[in-house]
This record gives sequence, structure tokens and C-alpha cells, in this order.
Amino acid sequence: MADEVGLAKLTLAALADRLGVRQPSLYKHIDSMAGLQRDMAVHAKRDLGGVLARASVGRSGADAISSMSHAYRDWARAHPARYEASNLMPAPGDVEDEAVSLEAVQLIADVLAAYNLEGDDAIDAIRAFRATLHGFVSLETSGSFALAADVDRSFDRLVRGFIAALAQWTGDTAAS
Amino acid sequence: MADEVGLAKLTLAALADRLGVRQPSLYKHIDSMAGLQRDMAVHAKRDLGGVLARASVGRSGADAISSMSHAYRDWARAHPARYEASNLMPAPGDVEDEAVSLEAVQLIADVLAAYNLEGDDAIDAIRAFRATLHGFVSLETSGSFALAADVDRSFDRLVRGFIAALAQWTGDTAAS
DNA sequence: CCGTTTGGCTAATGTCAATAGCTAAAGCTG
DNA sequence: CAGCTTTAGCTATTGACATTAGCCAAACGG
Repeated sequence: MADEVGLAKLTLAALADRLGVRQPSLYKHIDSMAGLQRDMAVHAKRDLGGVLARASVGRSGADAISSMSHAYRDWARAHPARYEASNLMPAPGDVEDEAVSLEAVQLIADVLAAYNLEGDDAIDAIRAFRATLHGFVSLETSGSFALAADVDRSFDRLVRGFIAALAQWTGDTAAS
Repeated sequence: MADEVGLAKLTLAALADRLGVRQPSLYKHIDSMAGLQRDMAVHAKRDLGGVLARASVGRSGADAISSMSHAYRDWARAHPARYEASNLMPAPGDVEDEAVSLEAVQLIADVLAAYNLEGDDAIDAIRAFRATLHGFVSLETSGSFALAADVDRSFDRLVRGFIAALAQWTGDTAAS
């Protein structure tokens, strides 16, 4: 239900209303507002992780990257509030949240593995991939792409551009 | 002062406290919470716009892109709450906000002009550039880059990658 | 010097998260 | 089956916050 109103506007009062229940009753099921958001975050990360895993199965290299990218964007657009929640950082010491967060990053690492990047090169590539996807999706869902131009096409172009950049990742540093 | 506590936690009560004033007194200077955030957004966009303009003056091509990118990230890290505010969309009909938002995008368009992109190609590139910068900065400031690897280096690598992608922007679509 | 603007104030309201303490039904357990 | 326990709801209350109404005094301009 959260996706309908936006994560920020998901109020316990409204939620209780929707469930036909008084709002203190919710505390029999959740810990606090923060706890609810954490739970949503864990759920969302697991869900997104599953989608990404499914998108990359049986593919590799540029094909896998492209497929995963589109799956990422599609999922985010279908569930904007869940997407927001999926970007919340785990609280330090929250083992479950940390684990599921790590899994998602691991999926990205796996899909980039075909490029044989080592050590920091690999980390740079993972960060770049995450930044590319998150940046686009975040701007898109916040309505920052005002112009009429086709957004699907822009995203496709961006993904292709990232793949092209990846191909010459190693040694990039030297070539100023 | 907002950068100290984070945009979300900037409460009118706390603000009044900091100013040594009772909180209803604030309404003599602002319209509402939403109005305050709008004002901060306009301010932030103007400020960021100025920084970006200064970073690109006298440069062109890859040099200008790199300089602007680093200025963008530096500014965002120095003023995290202002950065958040700068990403708020203008309300429809808010002429001033719309104008200053457009100016910032225009700066990016100008710096990409050296690549002679036309029409939708240019729009795609602008969107890609914004996504790249925002994605990285947003993940970084939210603490999503947990690993020890040098973040400066990752950003540099990302910017180089974007520039490389730009160089082969046109015709990208054809080459699957 | 007087009216007006400016910028503060108290008092009050409404929304929300959160806590305490009560109660009835459901589910076990011997 | 009888009795204890867990579960899941409830009312009442508190405290933080945004917001509005209405009051007042100092500063300011003709």
C-alpha cells in the first residue's frame, strides 16, 4: 500500500485507517515508525534482489548488465516507495538488513565479473554501476526529467554508455 | 544551519530555538514549512548554479565536464542538506524556482555543447550526465559506499567513464 | 508627532508517534 | 474440559510539531 501515497506520507494513522483499526493497535505488530521502515527496507531489498537475480540468470557480460539495468528501473518505477525504502542504509549491527543489502551489491559484482576487474578497479566499477542506475531512476521517479524526449531511450543510451565505458575501464586512470 | 542536522530533521521548533525566538514568530518571515523548503531549494539551486558556472568558465570539452563534475560533488559534500534541497522539484507555476532550476540544467547543456549533439541526442546526454553525478553523490552522502576503497578515485573513474561514453555517443544506438 | 509597518509574544488547535494499562477471544496444556 | 497464556484489539494520555488567531511594543516615515 505504501507505493500509493509515497514513503514520506505513509503515516501510522493512515495505515491504521486503511486496516480498519485504531492506531495504537499497530504497535502489536510493529516496533515503531523506524522499525516499520526498516522492515519495509529489508523486504524491498530482498524483492529487488530477487528481480535482479532473475534478470541476469543465463546471461553474461553486456547482455547481463543491460538486462539487469532494465529490470532495476522497471522495478523501481513499479514500486517507487519500495524503491526509496530499498535505499535506506541498515542500522549498524542490524545483521539481517546488512546481509540482504550485501546480497544486492554482490549480484552487481557478479554481473561485472565478466570484465575481469581486480581489487579497487572492481569496486570502482560497482560504484559506477550503482550510481548510474540509481541516479537515473531517482531523477526519473522524482519527476526531474521534464522534457518531452523519450525517457526509455535516454535510459537505454545511458546503459549502453556505461557498458562502453566498462570496456575500457582498466587503464582509464592513466589516460587523462 | 540546516546542513548540521539534515534537511528532514530541520524542525521549526529547533530553528526557533537556535534563533532565540518562539516558534510562531517564524511565521513573520516564512510562509510555512513547505515555503521554507522551497526557499531553501531556490537558494541552493542558485548557489550550486554559481559554483558550476565558475567551475566551467574558461574550459571546454572533457576538461569542462571534469571540472564541473568535481565542483558538483564537492559542493554537495560540503552542504548535504542544501544539496538535498536543490533536488526538490519546483511547484508547478512557481516561476522563480522553475527559472533557477532551468538555469542549472542549461549550464550542463552548455558544457556538453562541445560534443555537437543534436536534439534528442543532446537531451539523452544531459540526462545521463545528471544521472551520473546525482547517483554517485546521492549514494555517497547517504553512506552507501561502505567499502574502504578510495571514494575520490571511484568518482574520478566514473567521470572519466562518462567522458569516454560521450565521445562515442552518436551512433551508440545502432551498435547493440 | 502620529500612524503604520515590523517582529515579536501567548494561547489554542489539530495531527501524529508513542506508552500504559485494560480486555476479550484464541490457543494450548494437562 | 478447565485453566493459563498469548494475541490483538481497545481507550486514555502524553509530547513533539506545524499552524492560526489575536495582542503589543518598538522602529520608522510622513
